[in-house]
Amino acid sequence: MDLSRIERVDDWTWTVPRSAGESRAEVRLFGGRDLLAAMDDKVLEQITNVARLPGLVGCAMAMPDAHWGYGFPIGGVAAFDPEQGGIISAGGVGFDISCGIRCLRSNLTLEAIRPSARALADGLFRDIPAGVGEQGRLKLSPQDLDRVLEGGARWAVAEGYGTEDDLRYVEEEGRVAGAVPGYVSELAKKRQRGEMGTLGSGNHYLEVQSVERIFDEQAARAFGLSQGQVVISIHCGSRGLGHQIGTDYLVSLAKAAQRLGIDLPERELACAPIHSAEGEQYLGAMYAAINIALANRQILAHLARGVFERFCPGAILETLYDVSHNTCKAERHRVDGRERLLYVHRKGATRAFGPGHAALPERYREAGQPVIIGGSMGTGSYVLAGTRESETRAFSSASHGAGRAMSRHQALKRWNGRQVVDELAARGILIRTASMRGAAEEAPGAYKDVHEVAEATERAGLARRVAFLVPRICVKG
DNA sequence: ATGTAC
Repeated sequence: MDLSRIERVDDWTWTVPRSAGESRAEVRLFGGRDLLAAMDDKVLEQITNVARLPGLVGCAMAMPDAHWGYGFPIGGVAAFDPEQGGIISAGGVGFDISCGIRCLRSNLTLEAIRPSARALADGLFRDIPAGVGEQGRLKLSPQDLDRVLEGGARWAVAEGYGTEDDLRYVEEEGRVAGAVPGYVSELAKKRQRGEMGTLGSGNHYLEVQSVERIFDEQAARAFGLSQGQVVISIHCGSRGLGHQIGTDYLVSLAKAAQRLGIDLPERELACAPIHSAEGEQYLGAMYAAINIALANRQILAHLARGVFERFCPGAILETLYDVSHNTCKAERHRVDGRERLLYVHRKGATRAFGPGHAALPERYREAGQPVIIGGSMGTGSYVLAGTRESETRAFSSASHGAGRAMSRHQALKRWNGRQVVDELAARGILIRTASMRGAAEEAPGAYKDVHEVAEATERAGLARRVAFLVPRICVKG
């Protein structure tokens, strides 16, 4: 990005000056000079367009890991007030609705799993269905699928996948309210019936990691993390169902925008007022997809436990937290001294509630919400904690990952999948994947520097670093 | 992200 196009607010915050007569909300870009300099110009264009949407409250924001996306940038955050014509946009949520990360802490050390690492990698790859269109062992009837759409991870636990204790540490305690199965198309439901408990493809993964460094001892204690400990992270979303809902509602929301005379800055920003038939329908379907994703990660956590029990007898895997990063949620936020109900779009951005927030489980009430920045398969991931400052700066939002630095197409031209896997193996990182093409697209070099993103996230006041995790085994879609 | 593309 050409830095002359943006204006520095402070060392970690930037804005885009409005040209004469330009009517839009302000924008904020978070990150250090180097991250911004390397960021795609498209992010600037896209977030400026978002700032023109009706009913936007505060600023349209791009997180430090932002990159080009459909309509909204990935790493985009925008809040809308339904009482001021605020809108809901499918492009502001993303196609993979409620894509997110489930993080499990174990009672194992890296040393303890070393002898069985290969067997563990093979076992996980065998038991965790991964890849495009891959089906799981569950085949749900239409009636059962409707129960998942409404019940989320709570449904999964009731079916024997995991424990009540897991639910305490899942956003929304495992089930978001407001899901309306009737607003989900039959095609979307049909696509999902065989896909529960599957990982999918692209940047989705199941990783066995170890705690490499602790930044904040007190928060790490609250999160149950310590140096050398084995942690399992599962990154995936709502599979075919979420994608189909996105596809269905792009059409419906575009028609609504036209019918209601909403001046769209760009076709990809199709949206409808939150208080409109189409807006309410999309919300009902999107909440249902959130429940599907929460249930999916709950089942995958259960499958991972099964593999660990077999290869590491006595292993205990407890849910640290499950956080989504493609959602729009109704939340109460203080704006100019007044509490308002806002619909916060977080696309490639995580919710990051600070200490004391009522939605946090007792265990984390003092430390703040666990925030997970998932890294590439060769570098590592961060666990952070939400801050009070983030509430005023970004409606309690933070980064979600390293963020792509290069398109999939560019990565394919530059790397060979087999070579990427072999090089990682030489560094002691075991990759198991259904797609060598995928491995090339996901080459660590195709991502931004996760350390830079995590540091910028902290310096911008969005969340503070707690622990750094390095990958040991990675099952890729 | 995606039964990867109208």
